[in-house]
Amino acid sequence: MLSKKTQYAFKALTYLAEQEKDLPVLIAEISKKKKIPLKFLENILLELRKAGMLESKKGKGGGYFLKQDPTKIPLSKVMRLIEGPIALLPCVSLNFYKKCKDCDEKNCGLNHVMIEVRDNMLQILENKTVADLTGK
Amino acid sequence: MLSKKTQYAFKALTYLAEQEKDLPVLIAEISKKKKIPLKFLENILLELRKAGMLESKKGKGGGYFLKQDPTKIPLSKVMRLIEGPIALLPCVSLNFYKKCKDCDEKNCGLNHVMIEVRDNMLQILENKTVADLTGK
DNA sequence: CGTATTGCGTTTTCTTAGATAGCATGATTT
DNA sequence: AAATCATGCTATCTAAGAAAACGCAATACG
Repeated sequence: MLSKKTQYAFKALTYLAEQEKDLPVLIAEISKKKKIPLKFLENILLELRKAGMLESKKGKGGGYFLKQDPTKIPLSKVMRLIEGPIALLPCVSLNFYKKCKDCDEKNCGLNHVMIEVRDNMLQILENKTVADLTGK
Repeated sequence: MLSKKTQYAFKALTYLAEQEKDLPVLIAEISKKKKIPLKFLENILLELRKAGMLESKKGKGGGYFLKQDPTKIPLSKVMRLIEGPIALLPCVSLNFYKKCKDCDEKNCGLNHVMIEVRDNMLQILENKTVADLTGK
């Protein structure tokens, strides 16, 4: 299951993608509309900004807005950033690989199955983008 | 990612499936061979027994052994028992469904994508069984 | 300047994973 | 029946991580 944090990230990005381009939106507005705890959301948006997906503007008329085109942000990117690995096992992760202690991967049935699962998940998550989440 | 507990469950089941049928195996042996903390493994095996996958025998010559044929134990069943939901969101889970507070599922893009992901995962996890994990 | 807004480190709270301990219970052997 | 082997069960501990809240600094704008 995805953590609440990741779920919030998706909701916030969706909301921003539905707004007018380059129009700063208050954290408080997103928080209210999407029922996300304000301070928690603050951290999430900051992470997304640091990763280059969002831009922010301080002061009056400030807020957050998308830096990248929503069609250019695959869901897998958001997941890896906020959630971590997409794969179900470390020994099967492309971006967060960690070797299995006690199994020879070539001969590990579990490894093979989980690679298959991973590939199936990625095939969707790499191709669907934030733009696909909006009601537009 | 799967919890250690679920990973251990898979390893233990795999080990048992590789043994001679109906031959009790000591918890200690599984623990040693698969490098699983003994007492933790005890709990896991107990859960699997209660779920009807394993049988146990006390006393000398006792131990655990498979009750069901490994080809009859889909990986999804183990995951749901030990890990919980397979789906990435509660509002998309078949066995652990929980309604989303603030979204109308019919019009929620995230919901739709995650249903697709779930179905792709299940297509594999429902069809692969413990027997597919063994080196046999 | 003054106000609005994000930036960000810190702290708190809560939950869960993971691991530990100990005694009860049942089966087998002698 | 006694000794021994092995699981059954429950209670508890610790650490880590998720979720959320706090307070103030920094910045931008008018």
